[in-house]
Amino acid sequence: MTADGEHGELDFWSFVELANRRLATEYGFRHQLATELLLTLNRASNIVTYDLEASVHRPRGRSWSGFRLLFVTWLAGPLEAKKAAELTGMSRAAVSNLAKTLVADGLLARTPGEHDGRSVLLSLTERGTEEMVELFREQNEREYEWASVLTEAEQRILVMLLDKLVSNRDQFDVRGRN
Amino acid sequence: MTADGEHGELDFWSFVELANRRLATEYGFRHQLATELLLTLNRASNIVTYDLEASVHRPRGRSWSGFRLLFVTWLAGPLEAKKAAELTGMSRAAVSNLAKTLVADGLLARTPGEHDGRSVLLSLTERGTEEMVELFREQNEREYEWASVLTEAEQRILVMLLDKLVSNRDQFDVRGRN
DNA sequence: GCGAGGTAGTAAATGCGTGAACTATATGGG
DNA sequence: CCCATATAGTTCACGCATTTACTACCTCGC
Repeated sequence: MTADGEHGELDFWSFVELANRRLATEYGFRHQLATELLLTLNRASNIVTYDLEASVHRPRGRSWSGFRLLFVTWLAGPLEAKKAAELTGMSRAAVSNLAKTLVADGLLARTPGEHDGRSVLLSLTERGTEEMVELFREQNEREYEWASVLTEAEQRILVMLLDKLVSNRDQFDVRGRN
Repeated sequence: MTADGEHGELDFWSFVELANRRLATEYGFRHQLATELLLTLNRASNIVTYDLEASVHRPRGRSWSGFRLLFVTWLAGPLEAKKAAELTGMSRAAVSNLAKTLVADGLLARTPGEHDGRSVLLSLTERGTEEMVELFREQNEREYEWASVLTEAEQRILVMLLDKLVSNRDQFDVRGRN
């Protein structure tokens, strides 16, 4: 506590500390570590994502989601819109909308599915591929800058823990997108 | 590779594997682990956040951001809109918009700042506090379910690594929100 | 004190993602 | 074969967050 009668200079970590204390002592909540974990997870993801979008994608006229769709389409070859939605974690509607603009931009091609008259296959155009290579080069450099704060071992542990956090989720009923 | 000539059943992890392989062998990119890390981070955050929003906040008519603003205001007491934006990681405009609707809903109070005629202090109304206690009780249970997939030690390591990932970021120029 | 420059907050315009409703196609039991 | 049901994709209305521009206020140096 500091001179101004409030909490002094409150940054993220002192807030977490304050929250833990008040939640435990004033309200009797017991799962502070869980709160802290999810708060930190959310924050880290937002910070990194925002930086990547602002520093590499926006300047080139792409959105984060646009990039993600192009990325999976680039590497997982022609795929159904449904599959693209699953891999990117977006809704089918989002893929549909994004695809529309990316097709208009000449980066994406939309062809009817072979075995299913309802489905649509997404693939990159030649220009799309070229642009992705370029775009990813930049993104990858920046990703590397971010990741390099951690040692390689730490990075692997982090990936492992994040994976464990979400992959055991069939143990309870998790809400996902359509 | 499987019978259908494509990649068979492609889930997130087989996609990551495929991506790593193609990025390395076909395109010569070198920082696969960084890509994998940020992909996983983003995905984990989205899955958990979506679940919390869908299972506890939406049913009660609150948004994820609304909850976050109420949460910091609840625990960090009356605070300036600016500070709330920093702690929640939103833009000042977002806080301003959210506050407007939360004030209308009778959960939040807006009072002029004491020492600075420009600033606005946000605080919870009595009803806001009651609702937060209730809301957080639910959220905390669910957070606990998520976190419990990991041991306590794993949770602490995860928090530590996530923190390390973002707190050394002054080493390069990171783009943040206004 | 006064004017330049900076900061807090809000407003307006824009863009994007979601759920819900809808179309078209597929599938399977009677 | 046909109808009920399910699924892929799109469209629409809405909510929400962002950027940009603006107002009001503060502060510092001359």
